[in-house]
Amino acid sequence: MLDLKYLRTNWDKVKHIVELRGESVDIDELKQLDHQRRQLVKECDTKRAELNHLTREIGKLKREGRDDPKLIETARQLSAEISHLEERLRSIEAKFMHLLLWIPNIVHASVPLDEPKILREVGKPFEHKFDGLDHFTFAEQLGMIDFVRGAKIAGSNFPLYIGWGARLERALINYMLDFHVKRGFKEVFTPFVANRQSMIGTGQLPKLEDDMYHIEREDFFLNPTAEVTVANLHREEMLPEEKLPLRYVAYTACFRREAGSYGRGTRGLKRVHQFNKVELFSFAHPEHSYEELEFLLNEAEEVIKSLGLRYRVVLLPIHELGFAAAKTYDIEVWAPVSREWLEVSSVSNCEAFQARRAKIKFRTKHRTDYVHTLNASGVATPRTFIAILETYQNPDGSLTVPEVLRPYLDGKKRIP
RNA sequence: GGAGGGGUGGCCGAGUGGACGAAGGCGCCUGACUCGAAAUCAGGUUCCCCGCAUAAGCGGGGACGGGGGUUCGAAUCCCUCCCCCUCCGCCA
Repeated sequence: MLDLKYLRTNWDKVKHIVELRGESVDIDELKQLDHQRRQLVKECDTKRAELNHLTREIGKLKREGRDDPKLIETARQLSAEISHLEERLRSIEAKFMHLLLWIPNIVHASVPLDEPKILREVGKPFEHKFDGLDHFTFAEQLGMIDFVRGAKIAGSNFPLYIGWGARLERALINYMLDFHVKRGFKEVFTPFVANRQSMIGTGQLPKLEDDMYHIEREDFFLNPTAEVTVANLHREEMLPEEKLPLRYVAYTACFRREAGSYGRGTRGLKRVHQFNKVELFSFAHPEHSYEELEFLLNEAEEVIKSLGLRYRVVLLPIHELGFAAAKTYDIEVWAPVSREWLEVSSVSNCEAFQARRAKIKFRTKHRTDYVHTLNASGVATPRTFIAILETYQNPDGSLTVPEVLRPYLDGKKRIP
């Protein structure tokens, strides 16, 4: 949610940004509703003040044991009038909020307007001296992932990790959690569902309703990213200023319907309905949130680097930003067999956009203000898994275990 | 799922229809005392919205779990939903 004061003085700018980000919100209607709303608030407040006077007068008389039917009748009428005004105000406010929730965040000045900007490539260009197998074929051959049985249990694109596949997946999760915990992040293990209010708080709703799994009876949504559950951990709270930045790391399973994305290029682990992710999240002071963004980016890069994978960092252009983000870096790892870059991490500063929706504030001596929220995958496992299989496979059909994962796999150097 | 009890400010806790400030305590801030601190004393200490001034501020309105209602007037009465506790039932 945007700052209303900013919105009121920047209608045209907001209109432009909404367009650039590919959203369609009727800004003119919003502007009109805001005007009507404020007019009505003024009117209601004035009449309420009047009624408060009358009410106090009546109370005073009552205490003296007296009565004034005329005064009460006047108050009765005024009260009825206010009821009508407030009813109108409520309906206008509802419309106003409804529209407001569809406005994406404003963007940071450094965000490109046209093309993604590749900031750096890290790690040597890597080629196998033999004909490598793509991750799908290799994983099935080693019995690590059973896509057919996964589909039997749930549906297509619900991968079933099995044997060494399951162990490697768990090793990855545990390794990354430990990595970030050692570097000062507080670990949380959150619910894998969240309610409607939480989803509005981080900006998944209203826009992404169709992209999430919904549990109708309880009106829960399956967690699409721990960004949601961790951000809402402090919803409607006042955080002490000296505690910022508050850094969390969370493992969650993530669920996405991926509506409309079936077809080519979705074989294997590239695009799945359920996946694992270790997420970093920061509640930061507004004055230091862009330093925090760089910090989180570095944190995610370090974990990928430690796995010995080649990657690049991309600064996303305006039209590729997520709804709540003001600035986003993507990290993509190199898959040497399929010869492509795969996104494994998204590092974003949402500034006060989510904090405003979710009412997450901090207190200083003289005022209160919204925190800035930042999230970074640290990182998502499926495509990391792909990169590992494609990078570390050997001509004899075995897989070399990346060194940092060996302690999590009984010290094993090769699979099987 | 059933029965009962509860949800009040940063925290504890009083308050069952009317008094400008929701008592009191704790914590915190400022000042006095002190070489300094503790103790003591005095004062201050919620958030949101609208408007004016925008450096602090001032005026008005609203908020006692959320929403709705009764009433001239609701923390207090009614309806509804959520959450916590106790007991019972069911169940992994």
